[in-house]
Amino acid sequence: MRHFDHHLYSNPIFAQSSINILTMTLAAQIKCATEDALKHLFPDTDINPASITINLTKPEFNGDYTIVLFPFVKQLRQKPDVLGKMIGDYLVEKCSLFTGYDIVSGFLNMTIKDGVWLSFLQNHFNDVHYGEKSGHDRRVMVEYSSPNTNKPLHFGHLRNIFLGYAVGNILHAVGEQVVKANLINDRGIHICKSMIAWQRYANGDTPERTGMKGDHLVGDYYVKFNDAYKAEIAELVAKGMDEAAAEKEAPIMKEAQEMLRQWEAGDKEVRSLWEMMNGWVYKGFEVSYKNLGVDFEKMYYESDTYLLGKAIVEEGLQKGVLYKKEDGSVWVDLTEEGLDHKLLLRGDGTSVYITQDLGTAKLKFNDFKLDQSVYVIADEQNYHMQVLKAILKKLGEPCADGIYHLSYGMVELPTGRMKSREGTVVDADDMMEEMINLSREQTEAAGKTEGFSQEELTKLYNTIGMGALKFYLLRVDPKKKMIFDPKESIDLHGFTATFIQYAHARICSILRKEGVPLLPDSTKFQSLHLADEILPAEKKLVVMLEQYPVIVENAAAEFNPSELCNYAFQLAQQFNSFYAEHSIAHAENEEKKQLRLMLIIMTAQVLRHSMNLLGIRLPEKM
RNA sequence: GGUCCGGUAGCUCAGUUGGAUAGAGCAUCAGCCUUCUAAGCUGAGGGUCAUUGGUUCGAAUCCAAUCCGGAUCACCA
Repeated sequence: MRHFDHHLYSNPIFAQSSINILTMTLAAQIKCATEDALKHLFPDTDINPASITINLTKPEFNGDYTIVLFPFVKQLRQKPDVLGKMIGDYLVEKCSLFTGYDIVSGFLNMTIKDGVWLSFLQNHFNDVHYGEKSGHDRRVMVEYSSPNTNKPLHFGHLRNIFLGYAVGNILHAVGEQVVKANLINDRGIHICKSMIAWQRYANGDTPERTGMKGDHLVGDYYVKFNDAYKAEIAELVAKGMDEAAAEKEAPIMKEAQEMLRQWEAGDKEVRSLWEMMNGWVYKGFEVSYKNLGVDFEKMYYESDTYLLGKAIVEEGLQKGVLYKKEDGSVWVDLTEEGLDHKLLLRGDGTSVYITQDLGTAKLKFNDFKLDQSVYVIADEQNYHMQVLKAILKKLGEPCADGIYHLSYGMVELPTGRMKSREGTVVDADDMMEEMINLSREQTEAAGKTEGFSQEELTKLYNTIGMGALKFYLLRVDPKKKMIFDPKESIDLHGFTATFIQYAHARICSILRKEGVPLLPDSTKFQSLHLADEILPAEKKLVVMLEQYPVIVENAAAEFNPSELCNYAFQLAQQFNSFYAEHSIAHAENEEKKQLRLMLIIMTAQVLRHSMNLLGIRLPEKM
């Protein structure tokens, strides 16, 4: 993904000569310098630049960055120690980054000049955009959430929502133009089930009359439908019908299917009931999304898109890419792609799930001239997405290559999968409320409520509770499934957002007492000359801060927000150790104090930036 | 059965193109608040990286086989 122009950096004194060098990470600069050293020391041998590995030096050794020597040992016919000395001497002499080196069994540990770290800090400590890249003008859509309208959001949806929102932000941070989209599944048998049950049992109840959130009200009737359905099946079975037949013959199910037919026929009454109940649900979702702190630039509705795709199928049929069976159904043969035969249109000409997805894929691309279209969808649909992409490719649709399935593992309960039909779900709204309550309890128990107004406390509990919830769902690699035990509350200690928030609040507290703003302008910090060496705890912090842009870039490349969780946690941890070891306000001298202030200002800034990408706020006081 | 994903400390998880003695958090145990916020810090114990073989200077990482768990293979969405 990233490549370097080797001609630009082949000059041994490039470190002073190029402006571009400022935008390169230290590790990348060291790699270039090493490549350059090898070229000069061994002009006759061609070294593959990809074989140069630069790592952070392990804490137990002397140095900052490590060049691994083994890859060249054989090709250059040199002993590691000899080779290391040659490269080390060359680099220290010719490259302005280094002050010395140390060789330990095949590893060349380079020490970076303190001045390099100081100028890094001076350049970036108050940069709000540190870690971001500016535009390569790629247009990307991230579709996430994509709920059904027959029930409220549950805990599993939250993983999808936080992932999608975070990935959108992360892609934006690396310079892409992002459209966050939501494809709402507002039609089909599921919503008809809620509608039937509402007609039968609600006596005209509305969210207004019951004071209930609309999505919850509609969800309750979905559960009622299934209860009634089960009862009717049991009754039929008791009368001697076998179970499979009973499932088909149950009157309430027949009513739902009939309602779906009426809906498709455009029946006025059914449509207006449908609009009313969906309206309730949207109002409810709106509240949930607002509380979750997420948003969308574009809403798609399946009632608008479910007929799309037929045209594409017709075209494919013309081209002979698809085939028709005797019963009139249309299929695609994907056996060459290692997949199966797949139905695209039923015998009666109606479309199936994949058909409409073919249409929406194209619609999205045309609406926004996309380069990439990301689908945040659970891994149970891996096959579906594979098929979708393969079909579009086979049909020669330009949108095919841009499709990326961000597949994530499902959230399960200790008892297994959540089943909304059986009401065993952990509700999203309840979960938020519980987390906010938990943070209130713990704040009160710790006696940390003094000096806050009531409004401030309300906001703080929200920040802590929602932060904990988001972090909990984002800290794990998306593709791994996770098990959530509702009996165990989400922790506020250790590897959590709270930990990061606390470190941030501590920094803010120091700055407040010192009368320094969170993001001071550079003037007061410009001339920093350090008499003493940078201490290990200080070094560790600045080294971590220098890593941040690479972390963001990786998170974007992998569509993986958990990398930011890990990084921010480690940074906060590093700050806490630093804080325990050294005083900032009472530093040994003025220079030290300045250095440390810059360090913590930048630490706070990077913590804020990274957590902001995840939609997690950091309080200034807690 | 085919395809795909996963298996790392008691539990939850890191470990980025193969790099030094495999790391965090929780839980357990022992220390640290007259000094910038103890929601914190320091330390200890805890491992057959599912198993076996292979590739090489070097494997948790790559390859093959096996075992275990999950998803999927609908004229459902």
